Amino acid sequence: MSEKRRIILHIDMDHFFTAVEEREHPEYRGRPVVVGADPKQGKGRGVVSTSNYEARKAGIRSGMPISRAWKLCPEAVYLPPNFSLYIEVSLEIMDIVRKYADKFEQWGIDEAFLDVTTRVKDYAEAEAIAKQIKQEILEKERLTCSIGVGPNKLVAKVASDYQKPDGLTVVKENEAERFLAPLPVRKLLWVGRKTEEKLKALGINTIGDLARYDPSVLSEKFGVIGTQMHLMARGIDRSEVEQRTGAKSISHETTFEKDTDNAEAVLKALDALAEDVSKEALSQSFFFKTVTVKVRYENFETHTRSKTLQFMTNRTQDLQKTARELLQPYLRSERKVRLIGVRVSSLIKGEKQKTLV
DNA sequence: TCTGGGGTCCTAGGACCC
DNA sequence: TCTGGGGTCCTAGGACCC
Repeated sequence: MSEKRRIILHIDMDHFFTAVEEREHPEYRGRPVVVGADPKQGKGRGVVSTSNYEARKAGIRSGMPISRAWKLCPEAVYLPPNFSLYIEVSLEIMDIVRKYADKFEQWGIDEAFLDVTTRVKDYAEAEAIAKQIKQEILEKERLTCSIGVGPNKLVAKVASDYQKPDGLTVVKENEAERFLAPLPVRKLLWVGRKTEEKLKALGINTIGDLARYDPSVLSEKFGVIGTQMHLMARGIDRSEVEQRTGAKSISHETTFEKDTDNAEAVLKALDALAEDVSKEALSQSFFFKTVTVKVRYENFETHTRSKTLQFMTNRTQDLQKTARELLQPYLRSERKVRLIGVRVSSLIKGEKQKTLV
């Protein structure tokens, strides 16, 4: 069974949130810019969403506690995320990008995969398309991106990350394994912090190490993921570029300014989250059946509890009542709560009562 | 360093039905 | 008294992505 040759592009906007902010506020240019939680003079809770390259020079990274970012660079411009603006810009970019391919898959707010197999005869033509995309995004949106071109999604994704910002990296099928081999395993898709640690314990540091490792041991230790990782390490990935279908869940969560043992206040916040979630479901014409609440205590211990209702609903009262019931056993006077969340799933699109089953 | 908020997918055990 | 297999749904937790 021979695989059909494919050519895939992965497009990744450069430090998207801060790039949009710099575009809207030219006075920030040349200065370190950080989008994320309010640093509150180093006492803030929460993390960095995005930092621009000037802020990265100071050591600031995505996911870093905002308090630490403040210590590293108090003179940076700190901004709260303006999601409605980023979504607006994202929609425009995706409209530009999707024209260049038959198969298009958005990945998060600022990334996309394109299958251009039917549109090009070789990698040189694919590279030309990538340049055209970069040019059009720059002209219309005044933003730069980095693009990876490869024989599958995995290689394209790793390639887009290889040269940043404003990069373009082409990796042909017969170069894939050699391209990947020297890179740390963490660069592979689906290899996060935990998996990286486990691999390190086996003496596997680079993707090349992983490719040479006995696949039967990997499958024994990691199950399906192990087999998958070994294939990826050799540059093999058969997953298709496919348009995402509708959402599978809707959720909101919030971290309290200060950990609290005030059950009254927690339940009030829960009601507000439930209201937001049900309103959002309603606005997207979704009914839901499964309700999940999440609680995180001050020591970061996190629990979820869920209940599937006997009926589909989109009513705020149903969600609030169920969420309260689910959360109740976790509200204990001796435990302070850091975060609570509400999620609905088992979603069905519908407009009227008749869709309730 | 002290850890956000929005998601998806996978696993494993148990209930329940045929 | 001890004992099936397959399928589906539900629940809780965990890893990963941006």
